[in-house]
Order: sequence, then C-alpha cells, then structure tokens
Amino acid sequence: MPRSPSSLTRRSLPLLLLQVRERLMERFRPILNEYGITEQQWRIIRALLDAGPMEPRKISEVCRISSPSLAGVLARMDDLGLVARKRFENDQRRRLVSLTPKSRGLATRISPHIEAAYEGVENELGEEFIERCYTVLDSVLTALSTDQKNTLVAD
Amino acid sequence: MPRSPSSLTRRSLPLLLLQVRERLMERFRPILNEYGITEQQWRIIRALLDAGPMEPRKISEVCRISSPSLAGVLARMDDLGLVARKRFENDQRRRLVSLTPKSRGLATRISPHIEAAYEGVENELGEEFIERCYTVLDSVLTALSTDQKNTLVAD
DNA sequence: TATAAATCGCTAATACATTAGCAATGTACT
DNA sequence: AGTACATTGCTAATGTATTAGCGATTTATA
Repeated sequence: MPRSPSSLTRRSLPLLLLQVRERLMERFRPILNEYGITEQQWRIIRALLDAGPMEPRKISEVCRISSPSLAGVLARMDDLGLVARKRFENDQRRRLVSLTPKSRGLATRISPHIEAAYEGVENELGEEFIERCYTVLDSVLTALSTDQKNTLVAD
Repeated sequence: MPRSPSSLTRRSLPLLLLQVRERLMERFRPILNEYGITEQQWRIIRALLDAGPMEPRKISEVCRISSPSLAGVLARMDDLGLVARKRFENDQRRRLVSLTPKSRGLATRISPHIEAAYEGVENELGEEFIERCYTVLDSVLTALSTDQKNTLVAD
C-alpha cells in the first residue's frame, strides 16, 4: 500500500508508551479491582505512603493527575474515608491531604499482591532489562524537562 | 524517612511510562487542540491513514481504545464527518470505518506540525537514543504479550 | 493601605475510560 | 431445522481527563 499523502513518517512514540503501559496494567488492574479501588486512587495512596502527607498541587505533579481531575478523585476518596483533607492555619487556600487508617490497612492488604505481580513481570522481562527500561525512560524524562533548553545529559 | 510498613519496594513502571508519555504529549496536544481535534480522534485518523479502512474491533486494538469507549468516539467522529461507517453485506454485525475527504484534508494540514514537533523531540533526545527507546519498548511489548508464556526473546 | 497580580483549589461542560451486561447476528452441533 | 454458543458493536452507570474559567485568599506593588 502506498504511503498516505500526509506523510507521517515517524512512528508514534506516545502510542507505543500507551501500549506498553496497558500491557503492564493488565497485570495490576485486576488486583485493584478486587479491592474495589481505582487506578488513580491507588496511585495517590502509593504516593502518600511514599512521601507522607502532601498538598493537592504536589499530588497532581507526582501522580500526573490534573488539578481539576484530582479535585473529584480526592473528594470521592474523602467520602470513602480513604484520605483526610485539612486546611492550613496560615493559608486558608491550601490543604494537606493525608492517608487514613482505612487506606493504610487497604494498602497493607493490597501491596503483597502488587509485589507478586511485579515479580511475575520481572521473571518475564529479566531484572537487568527492567533496569534498562527505568534508565531509558528516566533519561527521556530528564531530556524533555519542560524548560526545554537542554540536550540529553547522558547518565 | 523510614519505609512504609506495606513495603512496596519497586518503583512504579506504569507511572513512569505515564510521566514520559505526558511529557511528550505536551508537545503534540497544543497542535491537535489548535485544529479542534482530540487525542483519540487523531490516533484513529492516523491509524486509518496508515492501514486503510478498519473494523472497530481492529481500531480498538491498534489505538488502545476500549470497545465501549470507541463506540462513543466513532459516533462523535461520524457526526463531525470525520469518519464513515458502513455495514458489511454478509455480516450485519460488523462495520467498516473509513476516513472522509474532510478528515484527510485535516490530516494533511496537521501532519507537518506534528512532524515538526517530532523533529524538536529528536533534536533534544538524539536520533539514535530514540531508536533505543523504540527497541526497548518493543521488547517489553513482545515479552509481555498476553499469552504470557515466553521470556524476552532478545533482539 | 489600597489595589493589582498571583496562587490555590475548585466548578462546569464535554469527551473519554472502565466495568458490566445486552440485543442482534452469525456459527457449530445435534 | 433447532438449539446452544460465540461474536460484534453497542448501552448504561460511574469515574476520570481536558479545557476554560472562577472565588477566595495571599502577596507584591504602588
């Protein structure tokens, strides 16, 4: 078949990233689903476990959930008792989001299954290959940092 | 800070993939936005330009858009005159989705800008590094193929 | 110290994602 | 032929993404 007149010569890298991510999530999604938790909720719980209480803006950055989207997610999580939101004393705009005993317990029950799924992936891909993935992806992330004035700094 | 009791020892690879994809899309999204087209619509148009008319099931697979989600996307695109859907003669369930003059024209106008953005990314990352990305990601995709009974076959 | 600008989290509108399930059509088997 | 089964694309319900913009608060500026 001849090439289309629009001549999109490059392969879509965003699509490839999406495909890989999907293949991975196929392994994890059923676990979260089992515990009645969504992918985004789990991302937030993980982040809070890792870094402690955070403000929405920081969560948004770390979890790659846009601020408007996050508002709804956090509100639902609050309703479900998965997070607590407290306003700052000195700045009434800001809020601090933290985990609850309920979400900590949930994480404790879920984590082993996630770890097990990861081990499965490691077995299929090989440990050092996964390391290479992290390295390559980190490099891209660094090189594409929004300031946009640096070339790949090596590693 | 001490590790959390749930002991999630591994870094989230899905999150890393998401972060990288986001960084990339920051370059392309404004272009699509300029032409009043969504990311998913563009993915579908690209796929149809590349492979010719396809059935929804195939589009779903190629573009990584779930069947229920795709139904809405295609219906909207049909309303907008961006695709045409024709039923098969021999199988009344199946449909063939194809581009329209309108969407082809749109693609012709958009493509140069997408290509230019890609060149920008290539300049920042380096061409051979991008090749490495494709290779690594393809390997993951292959190794994680759903049958789930093969280890990485090298490359 | 008023006032403009910046910041934070949010709402609103629309599009898409995910899960479950369903009607219609086609295929295989008795 | 008739019945069970599989397949295709879809609807429905809820959750999330994206864009635009807003109200309340804080900070910088005049």
